[in-house]
Amino acid sequence: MIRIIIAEDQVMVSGALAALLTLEPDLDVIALAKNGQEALALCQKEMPDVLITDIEMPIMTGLELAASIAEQNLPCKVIVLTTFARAGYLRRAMASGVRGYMLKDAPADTLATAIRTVHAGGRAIAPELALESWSGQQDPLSERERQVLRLAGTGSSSTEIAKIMHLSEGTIRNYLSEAISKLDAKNRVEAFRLARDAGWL
Amino acid sequence: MIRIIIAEDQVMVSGALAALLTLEPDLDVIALAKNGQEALALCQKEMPDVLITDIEMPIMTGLELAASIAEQNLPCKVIVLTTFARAGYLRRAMASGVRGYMLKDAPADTLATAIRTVHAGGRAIAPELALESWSGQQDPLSERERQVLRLAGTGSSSTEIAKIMHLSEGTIRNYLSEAISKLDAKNRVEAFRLARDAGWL
DNA sequence: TAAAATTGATGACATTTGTCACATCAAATT
DNA sequence: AATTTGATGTGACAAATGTCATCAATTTTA
Repeated sequence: MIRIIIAEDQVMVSGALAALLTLEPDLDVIALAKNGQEALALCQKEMPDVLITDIEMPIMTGLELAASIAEQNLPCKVIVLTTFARAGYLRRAMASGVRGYMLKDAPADTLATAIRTVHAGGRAIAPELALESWSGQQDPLSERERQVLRLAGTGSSSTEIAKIMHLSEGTIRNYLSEAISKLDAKNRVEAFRLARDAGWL
Repeated sequence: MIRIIIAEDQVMVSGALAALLTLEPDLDVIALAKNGQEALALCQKEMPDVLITDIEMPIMTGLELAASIAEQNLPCKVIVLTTFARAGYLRRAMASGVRGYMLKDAPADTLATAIRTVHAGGRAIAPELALESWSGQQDPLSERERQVLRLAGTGSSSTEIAKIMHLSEGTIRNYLSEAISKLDAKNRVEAFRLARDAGWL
């Protein structure tokens, strides 16, 4: 029996996935977690064979979770299961030694297959990503530019961002200008959208 | 047997939900659809007892689907199943005669219960929405303001929006200013975010 | 240690954005 | 026919945004 933990903040979805996997005679879902923190604790305690994790979760994201698991040398194999085919996400996931990256767009039966593949030591990357993943450009943003863009994306003005980050307004404008230029955007709004969609925020 | 169709663009999720519901002896998932258009055709042909539908789907949204079903007087009962607890979404769903509005945050077993409730003629509204739903304010935006905000949200400048909508730039600025004022926002970015989060876009 | 890169700041400037008062025109209402 | 209403446009103005050259202090690197 392959022992599995699922990390997914939408309980209805994790419950449904558990039902799906439990139909397979060789798979056993032993626990569900609602965020990365819960999942990490469960992985330490239960030592599952495979962890299926979403990315966008509160408190601790799936990418942070994957990084922690790699850092602590936990033996469990990680499969990311997400809505987003973002090159930046895949890149970070691979950097954390993740063994699979599947999309929620994929047919339901591919998940069980991916689990078996990964448990047997293989990799399972969604085909639409396997190709373009390394071709897409690297994240060109500095950490400061990322922070500024994130705040700009919520509607904060340059002055407000400056207060929050304890920097001068001119500096914020400089960072934003740099980010806009690097991303080849027209303004802060487009820059934010491009960076978010690439998985860089 | 209660005959069910599921409309959900993330195939992995619809497949998992089908597995979940099939565990119940009195429920029968007879078809899956990837968008509102497919679901509408299937409902016309198969005449299910209950339709479970997501909202945000390509081609035709779940809200448009619910409206079509009401308009054509199809007998099937509709349950919306979505990530978003947005007052505007619930309001529009109820206006289309939807019988249930559930969140993907809810425990997995509540879905089967909701289906039975609705099939028996009752209603199933997520408790966190049942209260605040009608207290939240109405959508204050005009159709023009909505269009302008949508475009502004993608990063288009006033000039570009003007070209797209075949209006003068000044008029666009006026609409945007009105929208910002109505939503009590600081600027177009915040206005967009507020309107989107309320389910008005 | 000297040179180079990094981080943050400033000032000047053009452009875009947000606000407001008012104008125009057509359609709907009285 | 006269009035009202709604949708759109204009002009003026202040504020915010985006760009750029340049500077100072630190840190990193050679």
